[in-house]
Amino acid sequence: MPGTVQSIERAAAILRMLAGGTGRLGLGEIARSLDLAKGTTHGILRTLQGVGFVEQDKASGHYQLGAALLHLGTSYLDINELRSRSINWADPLAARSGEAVRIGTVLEGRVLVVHHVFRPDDTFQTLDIGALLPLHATALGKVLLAYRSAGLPEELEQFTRRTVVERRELALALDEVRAAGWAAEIEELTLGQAAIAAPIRSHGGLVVGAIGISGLVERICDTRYRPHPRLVGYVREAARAVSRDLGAARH
Amino acid sequence: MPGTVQSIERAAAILRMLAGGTGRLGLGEIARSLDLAKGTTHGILRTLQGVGFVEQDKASGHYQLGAALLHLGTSYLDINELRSRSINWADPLAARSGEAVRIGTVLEGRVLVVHHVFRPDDTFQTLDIGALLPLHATALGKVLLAYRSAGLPEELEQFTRRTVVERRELALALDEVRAAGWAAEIEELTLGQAAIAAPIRSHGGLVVGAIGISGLVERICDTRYRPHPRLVGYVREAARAVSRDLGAARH
DNA sequence: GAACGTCGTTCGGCATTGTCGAACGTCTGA
DNA sequence: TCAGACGTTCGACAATGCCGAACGACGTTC
Repeated sequence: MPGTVQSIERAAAILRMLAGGTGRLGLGEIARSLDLAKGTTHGILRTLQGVGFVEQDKASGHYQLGAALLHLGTSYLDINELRSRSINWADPLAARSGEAVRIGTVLEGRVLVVHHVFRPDDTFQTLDIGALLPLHATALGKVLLAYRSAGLPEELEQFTRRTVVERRELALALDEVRAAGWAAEIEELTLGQAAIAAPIRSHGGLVVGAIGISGLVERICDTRYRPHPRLVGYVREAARAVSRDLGAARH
Repeated sequence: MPGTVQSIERAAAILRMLAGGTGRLGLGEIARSLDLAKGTTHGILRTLQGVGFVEQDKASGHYQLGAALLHLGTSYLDINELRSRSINWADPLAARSGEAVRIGTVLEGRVLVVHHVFRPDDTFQTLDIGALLPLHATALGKVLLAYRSAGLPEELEQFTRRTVVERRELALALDEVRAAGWAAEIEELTLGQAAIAAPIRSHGGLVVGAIGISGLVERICDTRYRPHPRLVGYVREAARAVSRDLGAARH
């Protein structure tokens, strides 16, 4: 990739670093991690501060992400076609299934949640729009993995006893996903939780996202520990509906 | 402000432009608006694309915001202390008042909504976390204006017949806000809607944000078209509680 | 209490880096 | 078929941003 702007790449690396850490970071810490001179790092940070992408804690001098990024992030949501086409179908799916609905895309080897509808009946839930989930341990992620050209992830992190950590085993599971047209995940990320997902296709059949439901195992699965066919049907219908909308969107 | 990095400022300007417009923008359009050479603009956009901040529609060649920004935006929410301290108090306020709750800060002459709790009982509402609202036509904004050092906005856009567009009139209203310790807004942004807000203070009494409720005029106001004292009390109590949390947060 | 370490910040000199403008291939509409 | 606009590439120049050293302030340690 010729002719990329060095300082912008460095600025982006700083922002990603600030997003990854748990909170504020010091100038020296950032400069050391990215192997930059302190002066250079300071100039970039000052500029990022000027445009509102980072803020500085006056007391400690440490830096953190800035408020302008929040608006950019939600502006992305407004633009995103996958999300806008999905919204009309996510609410009915949540109502019919009685479970929380999430829609995701791939971002840097993870699942980025671009829409989230809470479980209808329920109490307080945390909104995880913008969250990054592992590809190999979620139903959404398995769908996205199954239909993408890039290979499997190198490292498969283990979250529970049931997480698939063998690449061979994962490859077989993805074959099944492709054959069946949908994916399930049962206690592979969080104990007691299960999920079902199906692919969202754009024009030409390219898979651009996934839609799915997630909830307690005893509600998602039947007595034989298999996903309820009724719920699978709901999810697949919703996925097809969104795909139809997306395909028809472009002329 | 000496020593700011030119290319980063230009990249930020492009991102803001993409966020402001309704959707995709062409390269020429961007280059013309920012008065840059097409080649220069292309280099910046290519870099932003490389880091995931913008995406390109392969069909039309137009550019739009990228998915990585969504994650950065929500990461900002996770870090933001104003928000994290507010969450525990926003839910009870929504429950007691029966109205939607929002928390905001100032960003570039507007109110940035950093937290939003839906009205308890109600049907579908759109989440406006990350939205930018006018300072002079919202209760949150009036509170933030009243306690900030910077002057009044130059232009006061008119949204309804009741919007305050005279700077003198606004200054008087802000005097009242400072005297009373809370602000109201009645059909000044949207017909039929009203809101109440109070300041959130950090250590030293500095106002860093505002919390408030908003809903239909007939629920927020009494028969004399004045905010219910009961609701005002709830909002002010919540604001004080958050302020206490914030002040006690630092040692 | 003084010396040390580390922090964020500033500054000048050098050359790396990004900018510019022109030219290219492609596509849409006239 | 031509004209215009589009996104993209490339080479040359010099402006630009990078580096490293030095600064003042703060907190810690002996």
